[in-house]
Amino acid sequence: MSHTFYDGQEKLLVATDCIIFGFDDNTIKLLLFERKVDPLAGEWSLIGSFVRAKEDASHAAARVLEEYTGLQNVYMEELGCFGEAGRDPGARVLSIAYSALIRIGEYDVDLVERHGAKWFDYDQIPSLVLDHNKMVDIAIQKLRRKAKYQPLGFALLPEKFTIPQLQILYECIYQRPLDKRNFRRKILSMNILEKLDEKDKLGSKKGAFLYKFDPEKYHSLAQKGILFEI
Amino acid sequence: MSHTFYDGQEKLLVATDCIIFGFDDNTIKLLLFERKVDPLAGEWSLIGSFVRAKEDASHAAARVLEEYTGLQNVYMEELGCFGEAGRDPGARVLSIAYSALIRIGEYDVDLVERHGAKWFDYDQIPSLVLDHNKMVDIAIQKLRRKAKYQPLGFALLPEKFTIPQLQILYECIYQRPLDKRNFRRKILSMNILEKLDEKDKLGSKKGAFLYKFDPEKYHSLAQKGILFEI
DNA sequence: CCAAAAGTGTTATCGCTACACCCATGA
DNA sequence: TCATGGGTGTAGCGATAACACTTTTGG
Repeated sequence: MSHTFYDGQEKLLVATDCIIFGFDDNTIKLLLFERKVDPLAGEWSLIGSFVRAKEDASHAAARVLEEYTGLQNVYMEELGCFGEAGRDPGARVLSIAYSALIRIGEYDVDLVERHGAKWFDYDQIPSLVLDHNKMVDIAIQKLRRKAKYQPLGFALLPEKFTIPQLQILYECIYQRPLDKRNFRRKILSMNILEKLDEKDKLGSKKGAFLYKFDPEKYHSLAQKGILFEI
Repeated sequence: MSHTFYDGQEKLLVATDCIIFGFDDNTIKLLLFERKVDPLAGEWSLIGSFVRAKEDASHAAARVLEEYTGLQNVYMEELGCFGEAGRDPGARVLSIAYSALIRIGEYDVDLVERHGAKWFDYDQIPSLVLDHNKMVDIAIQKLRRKAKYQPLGFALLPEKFTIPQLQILYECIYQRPLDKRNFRRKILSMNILEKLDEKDKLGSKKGAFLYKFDPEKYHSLAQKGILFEI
């Protein structure tokens, strides 16, 4: 292919930015980083990375997530393209935003600290560089919307969790209290949880049964398209 | 800014591809084009364009849509990023896919023909270049899902339309028959249609009343977040 | 006058919501 | 023994789904 219509076309810097959600202390949190490079060094920012010429875009997002948190195989989802010509005053950079759900407690604390990161409550996000606040807003909206139709949120909890913990998570996402009887009935009726014999005694004296998420049943359900309004 | 961390990063070709939906003859159709350039010249393809250095990504999509159909201000929506390194054998091209809903009958027929375009029933899409079939599949899935929660589909009908026409459109999208009494009740209860005094007598002897879509009421509803299962 | 599509109400069922009390246990 | 959170059932209501006949009119 000596010369093709590709020749002479303008190329762009392409980045990924990653909105990292976690759940701890009964609140949803976002992991933000202090930007190290000029312009805007020292300000809060999402983590991002340029997409390399021989790298899938999604790989760039996963690569930087691992670099900053030590985590692999994280649940990530594309949020969309931020492609305005003037969005980055430093250069023309098109960015693909991804959102990731991680289990707080599984990431590499040292590594994260070394990168100048901090968890923020998701209703107390500081001012971020570029259009990152817009990305975060869209990610939160999407999380809320999606939670209605898919039992995500499992990606935010530890492997074993109790029904009350799961309920608190959903209450955070929806920002409203849920009835515990209805919640329990609804979740259990989906048949995607496996009840364990252990109890978690940290949350109460009586102790609550631990459950784990049955990936097989979940996937078969997810493919049929779930209706999951809580 | 003499040198920044942007310097020395690899740049990519970035394209947009556009899935164009139309509704005619009681079926949903897609507008496809014969690819003019090598590699793969002569095969069916979506229309696309490279994003220029000083151009918003969404603008590139709108620009090429206008160039090929003559239409401006079309309802377009981002579908997602297709960013695998090997997706285009000719070069490393990252593509942002957009889907557009247009009113068949409003586009510039000559212009479209000159570009070697043809409408295809959406369940009879031919083999397309690169990963365009995958883009089309995702676009169709998304159209179905979205139609449940937002009264789009209005963008596919002429300005004035009848309830039975609207119902046929939804039957196409869902691929199943709907009860006309329930459909009419549901649609009218949303209060986003304005009944006109005219009738459309083409579809039947009796004639069906024409309606038009009340943009004001629609937008106020759309912002609250609609629940629109039919 | 008849074929063909438009238009119209009612009933049964299902799913969601709201709601209050007992249980188990550690301190 | 008591304070704390875990766990359970039911009744009312609203939304959905199923269903058949009358109306209009061009040919």
